[in-house]
Amino acid sequence: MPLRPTDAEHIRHLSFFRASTDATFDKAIAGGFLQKFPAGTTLLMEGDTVDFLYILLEGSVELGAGWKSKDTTLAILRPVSTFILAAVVLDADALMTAVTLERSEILMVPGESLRRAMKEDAEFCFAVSEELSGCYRGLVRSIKNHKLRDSTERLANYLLTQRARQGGKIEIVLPHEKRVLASLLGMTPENLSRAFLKLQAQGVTVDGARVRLEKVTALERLARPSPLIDNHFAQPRNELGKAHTERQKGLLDGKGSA
Amino acid sequence: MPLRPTDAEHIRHLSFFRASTDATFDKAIAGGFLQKFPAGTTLLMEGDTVDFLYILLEGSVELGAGWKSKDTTLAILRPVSTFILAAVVLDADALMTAVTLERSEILMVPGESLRRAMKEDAEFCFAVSEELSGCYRGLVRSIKNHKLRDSTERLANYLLTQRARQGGKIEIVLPHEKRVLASLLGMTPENLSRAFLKLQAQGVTVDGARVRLEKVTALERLARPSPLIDNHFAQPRNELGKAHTERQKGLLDGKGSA
DNA sequence: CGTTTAGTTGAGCATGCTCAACGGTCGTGG
DNA sequence: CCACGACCGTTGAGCATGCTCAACTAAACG
Repeated sequence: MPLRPTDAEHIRHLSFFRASTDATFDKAIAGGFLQKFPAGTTLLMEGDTVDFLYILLEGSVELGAGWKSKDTTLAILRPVSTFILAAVVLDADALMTAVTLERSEILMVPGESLRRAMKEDAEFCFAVSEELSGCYRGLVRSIKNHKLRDSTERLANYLLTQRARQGGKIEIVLPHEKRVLASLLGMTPENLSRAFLKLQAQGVTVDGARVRLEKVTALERLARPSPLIDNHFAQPRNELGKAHTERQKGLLDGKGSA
Repeated sequence: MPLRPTDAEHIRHLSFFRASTDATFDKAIAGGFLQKFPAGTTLLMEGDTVDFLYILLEGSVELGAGWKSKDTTLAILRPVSTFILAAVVLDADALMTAVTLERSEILMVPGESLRRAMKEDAEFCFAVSEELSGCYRGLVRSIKNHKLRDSTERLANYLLTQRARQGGKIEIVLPHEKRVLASLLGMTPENLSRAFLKLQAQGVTVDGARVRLEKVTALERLARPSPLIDNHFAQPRNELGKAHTERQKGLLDGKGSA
């Protein structure tokens, strides 16, 4: 569908469009459209030429990559996230495959429109640069998480991140299937099970998708969350509260762009 | 030193300054200066506030990070590379520590100057976005390299990348100490030794820093280099030959920015 | 009901790490 | 000039983390 004005107004307040002028906004999304995809749809394969910037508005999307019959998950996105921004800016091929995990609603913006708007409006271009920088730092965090922590530590920190995001309650709900979570955390489903068992000593009990964290301090002592890796610490916001704009999310369950 | 005009003219042609106007260039590097550092100097620790964009002109710099008494190398930079660009754009704290590996010459540009120039000149801002996008994609490649390949495969691909960069000769020279190389490839020095031994079957012989690749096809069969991971494939350049600008380097021995 | 799929549990294995010892090289200082 | 020490690189032995493969359970779905 060719993007109704009401949708446009909604999108207007998302991501790096917030700060743009009406004229730039119209230019940037010229030719854009909203589309719904069922679960399991491959939006883009690594190596494909990228014609659109994708903005996930509903559902969830997995970014992954493969080599020699191996596959790995690089990120899982939830709304509102852009993806493959970097490839769009460079007009280059995708480095990651994007697949919907659930029925998803996605705004597709022609790369050419976005690049033109960037080149004509420095304010807007700077906002896109901020978005790109946030994506970059999300990746750096993700690498540090994987190279410096073992699988149990990654799970512990993931649980604490979810806790912070879900309001600090004693019980959290896992937002993904455990197999997907395992892949996101860089382990096999078998090892995720075993990691949960190990965390029983830190007061973690599991019942399906519901996880209770009874001894948060013990869990934190093992997890040692750090603002230089995890992204669930209080975000500095400027006076207007319009986020300065590194994202709330980090990359583990965060955002990406190829 | 406060950046002599001759140096400025030299820098003028580097990185994302190439396409900028004189006025923007002057604005961007206002207050910048050139500085030399001995080997082993810590330029920046993770968590520090970032006041300058760094541009490496001579020498080499390691970007690393630590957690709970573990440390890891994220990238090794060679000239000409920017680093911590993303932190500068967001005016945020550094996520990585930067240390000189050799005596190095580095241009330091005040973040405020750079940001102001970006906000006033859309062309320039777009060029910085392209740089950021290249950094981002370098990181994606690095993650894929680490998650999809074992240590021997990473070494094999590293050797092929060096071969391509050094002109395809039968003998290449390792540009770093083996301990540094090991860290870059995500393994211990001990395992790097053993990985070299394994590659003897593929015609790889080592004599100090000099490595001979006698059976390149056998090595390639094991390494299976891919344009979606490695960055040593022919770069598409536009008619003007002015690189479209994803970098020649990739991130393994490439570029980064926090 | 049978079938399928997610999740768990166990056994064995592989990759990579730690720790220790040793050889070689280089730079310093006697 | 030589002796010593520091450090890089290599090699070996043992260990740990995480993976594979297989069996089994439970819930979902036709």
